[in-house]
Amino acid sequence: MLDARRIRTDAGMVKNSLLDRNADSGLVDKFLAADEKRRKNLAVSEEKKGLRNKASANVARMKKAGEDAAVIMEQTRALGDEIKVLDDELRDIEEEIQFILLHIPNVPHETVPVGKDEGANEEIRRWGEPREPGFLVKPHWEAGEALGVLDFERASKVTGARFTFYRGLGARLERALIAFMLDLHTLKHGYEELIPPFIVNQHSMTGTGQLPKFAEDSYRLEGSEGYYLVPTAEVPVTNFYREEILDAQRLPIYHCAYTPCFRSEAGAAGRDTRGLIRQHQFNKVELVKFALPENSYDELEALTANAEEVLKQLELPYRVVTLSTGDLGFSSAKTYDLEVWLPSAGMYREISSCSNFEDYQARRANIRFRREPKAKPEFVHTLNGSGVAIGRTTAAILENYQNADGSVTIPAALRPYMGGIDTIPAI
RNA sequence: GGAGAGAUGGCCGAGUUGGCUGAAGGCGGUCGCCUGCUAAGCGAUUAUACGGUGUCAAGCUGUAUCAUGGGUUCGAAUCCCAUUCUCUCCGCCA
Repeated sequence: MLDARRIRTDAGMVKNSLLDRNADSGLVDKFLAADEKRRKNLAVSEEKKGLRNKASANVARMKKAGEDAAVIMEQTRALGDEIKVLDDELRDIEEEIQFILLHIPNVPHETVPVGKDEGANEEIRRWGEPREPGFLVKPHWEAGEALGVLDFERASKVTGARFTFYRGLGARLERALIAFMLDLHTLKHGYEELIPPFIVNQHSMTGTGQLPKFAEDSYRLEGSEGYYLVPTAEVPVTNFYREEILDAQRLPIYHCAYTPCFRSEAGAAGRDTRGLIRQHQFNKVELVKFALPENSYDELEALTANAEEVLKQLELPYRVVTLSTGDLGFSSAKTYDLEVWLPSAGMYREISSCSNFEDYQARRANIRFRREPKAKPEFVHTLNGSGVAIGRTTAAILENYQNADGSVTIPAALRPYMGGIDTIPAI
């Protein structure tokens, strides 16, 4: 969330940034009113508490001296009742403020293009040339079913829509991609691997910004109060340091993690209903960074480059896009999307999203650092990016590496992870 | 799932006949002193949040915080209730 003081002193700027995001800028005025009320109330309440503390000390002194304190005690009792009323009001006001703060999105960075939707996104570079295969490339779900490596039909019987079985070399390919990406990031890019819980509590979901506003996007477990299936490893990995104060010397901290991701995809009805693009469960390797504020934008460039390296090594053509204010995620200050080429669709599709959240998540999750042993704690900057989405990578390979006979060549970088297998043969 | 024990400052650990205890003591950290040398010793210091004041700089000041949330009381780390978590034993189990 945003710093309350920043909203107080920079209300106009925050309002404008909300407008750029198509968000409700009225939240700012609501906040200012509640904040004003809170401080007024607080001053009165604290003054009365101060009086009560003094009176109580007097009671103690008098009793020790053997005097009768009944008069003071009676007076102070009334004071206590007044304080209780004020504090009840205060609690309501603070709840309201908290609610407002949790619903105000991050302020976009000044370099983010202003625009109302994804049409205003800016492509900043491309890598690789889409092949000209000379035949009609089958969409990956047709190719995968024909090769016997994907089974959507049985998945819908066993579970429902937007699930799949990976089978045989398909399962192996998915597993190889996970191992390949984790090795790349841990051995070459310096990330420390975590295998986190795949279930998190509501505090973690709030810390990274999934709650309270986007509850319907996640799967909540019944029976266990406030437990959610992870929608992304970002949640458990970022919350790894929740409520902690880190030494500046340890920064930046890099973590990577593989998890399955579970998303209800509410609101995506009718979109990408076929194939691996939009599943309720998908695999992903995630990169997470904790950085010094002054370095976080350099770290974002480096993080994005780390994700790009995956696609380069797999030789999958892609482009990098800066999301505009209208397309930017709720918690993010700046996001680069990596979009991989999908021949069957003849277009680039998102395969990774790399964001700098600045101190927005850190403030929610209370992740701080100290520059010096006695310095005041400051909020770290958090970043994360897909490194990259596994299912969409499998889809991209099934299409970009598809041969005329329907077989699929395994990218060279992946063969060591496939036991030397270089082709998924056509049946 | 059953029975029991516990949760105090960066860490360890006092404090449960309620009253200068934000909290003894120790360790660790920082600063200074001293010592003929990376040992030891001496002194000082050592939380966070939110308000007020201030050149929203230092400082000063108020309030709150002894797992969390309520309650009792003039006053609670200390009493009561609920919740969460941890540990031990039993059961179950990959």
